Amino acid sequence: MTNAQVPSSEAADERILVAAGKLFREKGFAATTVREIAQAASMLPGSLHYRYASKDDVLVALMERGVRRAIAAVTKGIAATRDPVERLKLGLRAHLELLCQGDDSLYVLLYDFRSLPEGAREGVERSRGRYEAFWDGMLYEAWGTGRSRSALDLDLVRQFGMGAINWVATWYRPGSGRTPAQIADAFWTYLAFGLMGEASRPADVESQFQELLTKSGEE
Amino acid sequence: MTNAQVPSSEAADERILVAAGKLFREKGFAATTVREIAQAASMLPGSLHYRYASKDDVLVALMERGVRRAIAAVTKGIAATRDPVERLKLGLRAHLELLCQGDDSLYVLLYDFRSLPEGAREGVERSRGRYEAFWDGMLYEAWGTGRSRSALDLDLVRQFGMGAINWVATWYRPGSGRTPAQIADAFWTYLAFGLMGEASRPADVESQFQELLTKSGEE
DNA sequence: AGTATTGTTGGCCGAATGACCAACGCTCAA
DNA sequence: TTGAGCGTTGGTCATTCGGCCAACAATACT
Repeated sequence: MTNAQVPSSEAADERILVAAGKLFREKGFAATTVREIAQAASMLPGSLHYRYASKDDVLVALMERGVRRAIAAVTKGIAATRDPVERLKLGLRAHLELLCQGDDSLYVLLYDFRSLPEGAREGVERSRGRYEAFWDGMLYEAWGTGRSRSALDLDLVRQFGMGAINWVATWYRPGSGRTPAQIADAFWTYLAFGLMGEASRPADVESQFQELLTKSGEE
Repeated sequence: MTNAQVPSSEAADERILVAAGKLFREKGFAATTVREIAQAASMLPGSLHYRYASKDDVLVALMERGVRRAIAAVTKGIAATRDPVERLKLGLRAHLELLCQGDDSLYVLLYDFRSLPEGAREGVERSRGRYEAFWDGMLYEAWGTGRSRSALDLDLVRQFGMGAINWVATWYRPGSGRTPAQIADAFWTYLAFGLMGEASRPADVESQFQELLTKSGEE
């Protein structure tokens, strides 16, 4: 605007993604207008078209960014310790903080997946798979310490934990009780130690988990 | 039901909701056309308009039905036992089976909440609140047995469990490994007993939960 | 049989959408 | 100073949307 040089280039791309993220999160992809995005990004529809050939392209770019940001945030979060189990806790916290307080790209990635055009789905899916593989790696390392139960389907465990955490975005409102970090820590404790009291644990808990592991192919 | 009289009336309403549910689930509310719904329900757009004045009305009706069906399914599911703790397990199973195999109204209720028009939001929110209160009641009864940990924020526990369960709908595909019932049971076991091994539980687990309970007001 | 009620038809309408572009200004290297 | 591009402008375009309705059909009631 007022500054010189290339006033936007990258900054304009950024403004578009930020504006689109906010709108997609609030109203969903299909309900958001290209004109709305442009206006929120302080530009005209034509300018937006110059940078992204289509509305779909904006969505894809935003989602790809969501993956990158999530990996970056979690990577940074877990760097504080070398203990694989503790890393899971920190990773959960970083993920939830990004989802609730960070930018909207992760939210859109998670909650507007249905809006992806057929053609772009595969690419985004692969990116998303990278993030999941990233968590699987952390889970595997934690499992390798021997401190967790031995009979665990780590894939299912990941879906379990990510589900609980991701769902927070549907009900969390800033400034109402707990912070995302507190919620993540509470969920971590639930995950790790369970909700049943120590006294009322049956003796064969471990074998129950073993059963869960084998009972997976039958219909 | 099967009698003559008004051949459609109720049956046509039903067809509309079923068709709309399927489409909303696949593509989302905003991306679905009134004409598509009508065609899928084997009627013309005008006929649809005769029964639901607006597209929004279809969404609201579908969501209200989602609440009713969920309460009905869980109520039926938990009737098999009187043990409050066991009831939670059966309730989870019923909820997930409805979400994954039943009709689409529960899915739409959960995943298309953003599409609700401003005016109808409050009403649906109240209905949804009824379902949540229903679960809170079950949780409270289970807590009352003394078999669970005593220091639990039941509201947070509900969000935790429902989140993990609801998220399954985003990745579950029929005929791929586990059935919804198996997934629900696995998640139940995770919830109840935790993922850390019995051997590696610190002695002060209970006090950790106690801390979680008090650490909720600070910002 | 005649009348009222209920439900359906198929097309119409204004509004809004995504995509697009020719003209234009600005910045900077030469 | 100049010219070549990058980036922006503001509007156009065909299409599609949700909502609507007057005429019609079918059924139920009297």
